Amino acid sequence: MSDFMIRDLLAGKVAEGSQITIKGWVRTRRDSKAGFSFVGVHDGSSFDPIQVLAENTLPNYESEILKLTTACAVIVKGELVPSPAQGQALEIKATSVEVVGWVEEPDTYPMAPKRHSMEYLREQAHLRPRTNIIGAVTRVRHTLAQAVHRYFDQRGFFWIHTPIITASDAEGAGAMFRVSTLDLANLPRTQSGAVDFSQDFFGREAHLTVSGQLNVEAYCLAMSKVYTFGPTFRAENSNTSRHLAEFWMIEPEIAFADLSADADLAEDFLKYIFTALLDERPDDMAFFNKFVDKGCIERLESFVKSSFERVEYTEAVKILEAAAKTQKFEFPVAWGTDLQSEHERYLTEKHFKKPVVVMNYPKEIKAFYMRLNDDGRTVAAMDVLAPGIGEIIGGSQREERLDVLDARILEGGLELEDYWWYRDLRRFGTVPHAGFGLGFERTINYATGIENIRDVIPFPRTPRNADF
RNA sequence: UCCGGCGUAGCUCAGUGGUAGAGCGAUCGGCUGUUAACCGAUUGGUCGUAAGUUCGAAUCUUACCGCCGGAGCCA
Repeated sequence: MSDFMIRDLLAGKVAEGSQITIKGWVRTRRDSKAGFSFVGVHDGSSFDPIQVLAENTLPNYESEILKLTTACAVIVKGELVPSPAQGQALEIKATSVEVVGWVEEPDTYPMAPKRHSMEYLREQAHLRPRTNIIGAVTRVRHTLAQAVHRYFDQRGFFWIHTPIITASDAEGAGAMFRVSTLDLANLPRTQSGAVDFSQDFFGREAHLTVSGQLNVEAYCLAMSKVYTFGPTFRAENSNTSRHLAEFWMIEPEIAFADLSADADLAEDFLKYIFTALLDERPDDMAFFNKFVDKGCIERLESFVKSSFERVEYTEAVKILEAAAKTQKFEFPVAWGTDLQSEHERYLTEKHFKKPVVVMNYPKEIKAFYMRLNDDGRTVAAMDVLAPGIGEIIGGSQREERLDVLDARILEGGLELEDYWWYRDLRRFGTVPHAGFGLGFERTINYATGIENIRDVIPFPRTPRNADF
């Protein structure tokens, strides 16, 4: 008698008639006065639970089985048999049902077998993985993460564990969380009265990273093809369905590459991970397609079949200016300003009706490290826009010329010394290189149709919320 | 951070100045090779917190706390 995951039983990987053991939690119990009960048992390995037939000849039928409620932990031994009724091909005819853990006070167990609001489930973050929807999200998140690593590994990329703590106080992208061991109630001061960070743990100010990009560039210029995939922290006071204070980001970086190669990589990468998801999680995707977002499977299938449209920013502005004559935009369109989400949605949903890569933006609205184009007014930046969500990837070719990089740093009012090692990369064997950033949670939102980013990460951290 | 909305039973909500309600859940019973079953009964509340107006406040006022949506920032 061997242990099996319910997934393997339902997939037909175990012969009918086999003696088996399963370990899991009760989802539902239905009793028949004919002298038996049906117990749905779930172990997280698949969307569907397996049905256990428990007859009143079992010694603990009256004393325990008839008292099982949702979430009781059980070990079931029995025979895998064909089911005589509709609804499932196989079931387990139990020879023993051992109750490992009971549910105290079933009337107040927070996860009733009914539909709960997503807001309520967030308040029960420790119990919500037991629900159909969060269980499905969990498997999808895992499958996408595995697909990310497999894609890069098979193409010779190295996964670089860039630091979580950074002593660089000049990463640029938004507010940062401070990392310190100083006693907040008794801060050391310098003679001028400022906080004396030389006495802090790192001997200087330190923060949680907002991006692994600058660090990963160093490894790119040695290992050729690299990526980061890890947590990222932003201390912005953002209260939206698309922002987290702690989220996971994927940032590939490739050497001897220009913006076009970067866009090629983004397109191939996204199609790969979404194809893997459709292939490997059909049951979970069917659930999302039925109960969460009726178009999500078709949207993904269409996404992986499309060839991405590529358009210059300048050209995109012309398209939008022409469209503005017949289409009302809340915000005006003009060369030199960033595209609003309504503009991005128009391009990808109405005009091209497919994923779009917008390339070469005005330098004033983009970061200092993006490569200055020959026209002197644009940089080699790109955004990948997808129907139904808008921006899903932001990337660029990096400025590899030291003199141009220095000028851009100074233009931005930044200090050269703060970027000394980043600048070194341009002094010693510099090459054209490029990369992009993909928000992992936003990718899951897009794939599943779940609207709120707090529902696709196990324990969300947002302003005023770090419970659990 | 700004704008808007919402806090009533375990959950989802109704109740807009006069005895606190429904559905679901849970519990008990009935029925059924059942499928988030079905039928009946039972259970269930400091109406977010504090102060105020009033003969009387879930309901009106003020403050605070929390949550949701949109905007900005971005991934």
